[in-house]
Amino acid sequence: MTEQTAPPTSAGEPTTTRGEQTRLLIRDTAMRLFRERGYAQTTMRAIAQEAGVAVGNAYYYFGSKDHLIQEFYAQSQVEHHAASRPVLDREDAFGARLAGVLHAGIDVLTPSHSFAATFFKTAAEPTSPLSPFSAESSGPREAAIALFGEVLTGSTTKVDAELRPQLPELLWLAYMGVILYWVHDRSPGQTKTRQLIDGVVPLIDRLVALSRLRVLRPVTRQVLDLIRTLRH
Amino acid sequence: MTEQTAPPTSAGEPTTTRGEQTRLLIRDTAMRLFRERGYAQTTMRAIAQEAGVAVGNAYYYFGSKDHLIQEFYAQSQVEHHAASRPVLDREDAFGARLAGVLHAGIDVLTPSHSFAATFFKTAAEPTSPLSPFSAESSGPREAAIALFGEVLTGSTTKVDAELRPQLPELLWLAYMGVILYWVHDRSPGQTKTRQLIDGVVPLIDRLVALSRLRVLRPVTRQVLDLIRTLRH
DNA sequence: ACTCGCACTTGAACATGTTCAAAGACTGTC
DNA sequence: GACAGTCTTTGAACATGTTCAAGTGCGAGT
Repeated sequence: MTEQTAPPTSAGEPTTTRGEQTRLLIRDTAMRLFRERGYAQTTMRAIAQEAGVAVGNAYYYFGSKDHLIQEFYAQSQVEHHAASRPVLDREDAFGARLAGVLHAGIDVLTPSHSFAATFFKTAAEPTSPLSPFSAESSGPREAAIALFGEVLTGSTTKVDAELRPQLPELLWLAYMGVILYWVHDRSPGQTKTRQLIDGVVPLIDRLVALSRLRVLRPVTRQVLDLIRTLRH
Repeated sequence: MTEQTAPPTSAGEPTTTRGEQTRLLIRDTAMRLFRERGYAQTTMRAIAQEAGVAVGNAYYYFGSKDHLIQEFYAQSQVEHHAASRPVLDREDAFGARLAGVLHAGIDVLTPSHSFAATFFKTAAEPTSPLSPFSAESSGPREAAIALFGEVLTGSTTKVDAELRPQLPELLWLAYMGVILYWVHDRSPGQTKTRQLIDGVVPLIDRLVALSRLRVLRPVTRQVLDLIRTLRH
């Protein structure tokens, strides 16, 4: 169905095959127009015209308008990783690391809030390849989960042995929740989302610490069993 | 922008004003086609043709194709209320009541799983009037929250005084979470969602009970303060 | 130099959600 | 019963995402 002729370059652009430049041109033009006019207001015709190519050409590189969104995700993910580096290198307390990475994620997304919000709906559709849970998104998802794995491995906090392997994914899930809130956040500068992060991180921190207590073991196990059951 | 000439009848259809029958005809035809073919595969032209009216006529009653979804919500909400009645009349333990109402909600939605899933994305868009958080949805939302209020008022369980007023909304939020999981649930008959409900209700139950303990008061308050801050 | 194959490009044609000016139908008024 | 006003209905026209058959041009093989 979708053309997959040109595999996306993983990091920089070292070997530009023939059409690779066109691909990048279209992608960047689209991103610019999305930012300038919003997603819905940016027509494929406008993207093509602005990029100086034919409409069909855009479809040669991107299966649909939605696929341009995926490009945005991928880009954001890489930026998120980069933006998290300083905190991860500096902090060693679990809470500080987690807060840092969550804030970094929102930092990266903030300039796009107005238009990102309008198209995050596409991600909510289960059948869409753009869903963060879909097989097609497994690449970026794994990368994101790995980032939260790093939050954990670099931290000094002790974590319950049974909880530990599940935790990165759970933290990523919490991050998805933060983004869901952020998308709906109408407060100026999305300050509410910042408050959410600052409020919720200590709770998670405390919860993780408590999970090691003998008295709470049954509860911890109960929760973990449930999660294991629920995920595919 | 949108025509609001004919206010929707709240419960039955006692006084059918002139065009009311047409409205119902179009609505029911749309629901049937959604169920038969799915949301995306059902064109406005098909709805109009099948209902025996002109395309523009459908737009006279429903501002957009998406607005037909809202009709579905409203309908489901009423059914959910009705389906919850038996449990609420029978049970008096908090956990049993909550589980009953959650299961009832999924019961009502189950026949529509295949097509409901594909359009729940519209609800995820913050700017959409279809968002469960939007002002336009406040009617159904209030009704739904009231339903969870009833879960609480009819129960024998003691609840922390500070938590009590917030709890119905929190339970509704949890219900939204269950639906989000349900939408993505690919297990046959969505049995995983049932497991989610059965697994999560005891946890909520225990949490609510624990909230009254003096030792946990600070945490309870902290959580409640955060929630108060976060909601508009 | 020629030509063959394939990556790339084109733009008209198509499908479908949405709009709108005009026409039709009903209700109350005189 | 004619008239005015409003509610309802119509269908053609429009906007935009998407498809596709037909080109275009570059590089390899001869």
